[in-house]
Amino acid sequence: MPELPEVETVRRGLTPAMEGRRILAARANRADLRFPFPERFAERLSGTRVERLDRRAKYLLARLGSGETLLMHLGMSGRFSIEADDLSRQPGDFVYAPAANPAHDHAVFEMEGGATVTYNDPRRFGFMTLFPTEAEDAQPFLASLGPEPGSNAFSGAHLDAALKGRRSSIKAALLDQKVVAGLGNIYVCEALWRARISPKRIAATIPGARAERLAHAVRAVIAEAIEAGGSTLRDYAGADGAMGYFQHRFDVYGREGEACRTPDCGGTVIRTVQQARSSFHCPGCQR
DNA sequence: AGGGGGACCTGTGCGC
DNA sequence: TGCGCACAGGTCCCCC
Repeated sequence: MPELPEVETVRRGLTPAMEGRRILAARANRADLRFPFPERFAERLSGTRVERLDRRAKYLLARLGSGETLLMHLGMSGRFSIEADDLSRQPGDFVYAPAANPAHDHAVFEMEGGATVTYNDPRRFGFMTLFPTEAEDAQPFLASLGPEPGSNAFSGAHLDAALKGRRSSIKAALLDQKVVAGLGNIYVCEALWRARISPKRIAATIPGARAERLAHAVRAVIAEAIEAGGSTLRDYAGADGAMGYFQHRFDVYGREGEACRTPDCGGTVIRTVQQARSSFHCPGCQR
């Protein structure tokens, strides 16, 4: 399901149900997702307070009163839902109730305050792990991540340096979480379209001003997508059941055969395959 | 060493 | 209607 904007949307949806509240009971309904659940998962979580719910790249990080952090990744198809009377929505609110198959409810958190938070993931590419919060720098999933697109550390100069000497395509480079954290297939396609750069271009050939333009495009597309509540494909929904809207603003992703939106371009969006995944771009204006 | 492709899973939608 | 195939937002791992 999720790239950075969708994970951030989930984080914001879960915050009122989880932040500052104790986990009264936690349970895993199976031994593993992509990886095994941590040892004594239920015991280590039950009774502890979620001090804060953070996000880094595509990871949700629940900071626990026990001194541990619960790291959660949604893989391709993971999602959270909340059931709670006191958090229910007002009449007239736009509500989309995703029909999740309960057979894929893999983890459940009963929260102080009455909310039940359920993790559902049909494909099970997601995972959860626990690590000591003080040892975050050594956490393998977090240690080598590049800068957040919205941080000061991410800039044209950073991209310029990160792409230097790279012989892979720019598409592959931007998907590399060490270069910049949180991008996935959709937002890479969108950012490259905005920057007028072909996804097939060799990364090392994007120096100086073009790297600056690309960094700006990445920042903008991620910021706009977060603002829109992420993108809703198939039946993905935010944790509070609301849909994101950014999919209506895709300029290239999923638009094979349609007109390029660059003014006066007149080109047609094509789909190609790179790294065994779909890429969408306009060969007319993206070079 | 860097980079490309397959593997991990299940569900869905499309063409025949 | 039914079947099989292609494809899906991620990322680890193996092999070249």
